[in-house]
Amino acid sequence: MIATLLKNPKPKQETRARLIEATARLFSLHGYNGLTLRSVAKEANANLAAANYHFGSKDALVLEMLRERIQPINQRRLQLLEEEKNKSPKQPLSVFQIFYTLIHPIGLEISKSANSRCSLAQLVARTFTEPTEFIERMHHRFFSQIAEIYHRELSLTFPNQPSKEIYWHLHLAVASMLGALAQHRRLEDFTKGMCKEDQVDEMIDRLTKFVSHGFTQGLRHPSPS
Amino acid sequence: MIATLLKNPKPKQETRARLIEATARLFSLHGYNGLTLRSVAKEANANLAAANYHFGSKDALVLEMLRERIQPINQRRLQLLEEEKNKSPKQPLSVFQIFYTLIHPIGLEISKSANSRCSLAQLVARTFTEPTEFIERMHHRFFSQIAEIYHRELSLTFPNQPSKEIYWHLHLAVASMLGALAQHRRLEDFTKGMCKEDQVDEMIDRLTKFVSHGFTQGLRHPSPS
DNA sequence: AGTTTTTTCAAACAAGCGTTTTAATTCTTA
DNA sequence: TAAGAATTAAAACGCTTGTTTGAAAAAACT
Repeated sequence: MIATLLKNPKPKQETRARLIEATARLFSLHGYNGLTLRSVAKEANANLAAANYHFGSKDALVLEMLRERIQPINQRRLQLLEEEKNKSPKQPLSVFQIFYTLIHPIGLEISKSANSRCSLAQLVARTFTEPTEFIERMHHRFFSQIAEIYHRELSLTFPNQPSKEIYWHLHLAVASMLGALAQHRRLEDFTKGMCKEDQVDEMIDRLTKFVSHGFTQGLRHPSPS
Repeated sequence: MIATLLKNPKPKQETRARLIEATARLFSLHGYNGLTLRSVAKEANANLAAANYHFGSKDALVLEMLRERIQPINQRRLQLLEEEKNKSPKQPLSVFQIFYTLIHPIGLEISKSANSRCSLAQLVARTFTEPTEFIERMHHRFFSQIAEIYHRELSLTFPNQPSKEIYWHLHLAVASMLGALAQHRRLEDFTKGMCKEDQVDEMIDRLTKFVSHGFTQGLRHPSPS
């Protein structure tokens, strides 16, 4: 036990994992073009060649990092969705419940990282304004499926709304969520310190309400719900 | 007349102006780090040294481009705000009126550029996820003033709301607007073609309603309005 | 133990970056 | 038309980028 500690002066973690972590942090901060393998290597206490050895190329490294970070969020979303449906089976979910399961898993990630500038939320938001081709393909892979699931769920809650109407507002809701998460770090500045950046729970609650109301009230075909 | 045409085989436009235009397009597409002076020179049919000659440095070029593009939008906003206030003086504006003046000027820009990927909206959205230091300073210069103006206007409409409450929801509204504008180009893909990307008027109308309702309904202290 | 596979490391590669320099060209003005 | 200023052009500058290489070190296995 002590022997292994002595043999590993660096906090031992697989180099591969450290590379992924450093990539996530630096990608959040500087985007794809601002991320260099040299900065990743330094941040991860690894050799410059390590990234190419473990992943083959810079693109492959970033892609793997995105996969490892985004998929757990989507799984958590689906899990929450199932939980909410089990609470009150047979009747459709409320808009608030639906958007809560969408927003909460990624919103929580902000408080997990000490600096919200390199939170997962910032990272995801960044992928939406980085139209690098291979990132766009990644998006299609990761998000088109879950978008369908939420569209179906919202259709159950608003049975009288045409599909197009649901799509339009789901698009706006998702865009709002990403915009708000990406700009969360500006909150304190923007409000001259009146609203604190570290009140993540409050942010999640307000954002969920904001999006739910925007979604519901904006619909053009009034619904019984 | 014919002589000047023959003397200028290239469509004559000041090199400086062509550089600005190329910078705007490439910045929208690839962000600050993805924009190179060589790509700008090629796009503008200019020499590599032209950018440094006219602006001094890459930073100065980008800053000047942002200034030239963003300020007219903010001026248009204030102009619209005055127009609305003149329509019905003495009584405060509606939330919808207020957000219309905020969203319409920049939303319109999407339809002006053939490709929404390099629209001004995409450009502005990009500046919000590019935490390059000098871009952050630019933001503070350009947006803190207009944020105050809208905060004041909303306070008139919701006189019972504490300042903090207004700030919180204005922040969410702005974030939603930017997120939606930045991701507008994904609309058609996202909805499997059900909603068309070129229906900009519809987008502006829906977004304004979405934001207005989110803002109003989310407020915690019910208002007479 | 010795052998083989896996992982690290330092050094170098060509290509691309912002910027500078110097000369050629164009435009302006007298 | 000639002189002077403003602009364009081509080449080179140091520097950083992603990637490759070959040897050293560590780990795993028989």
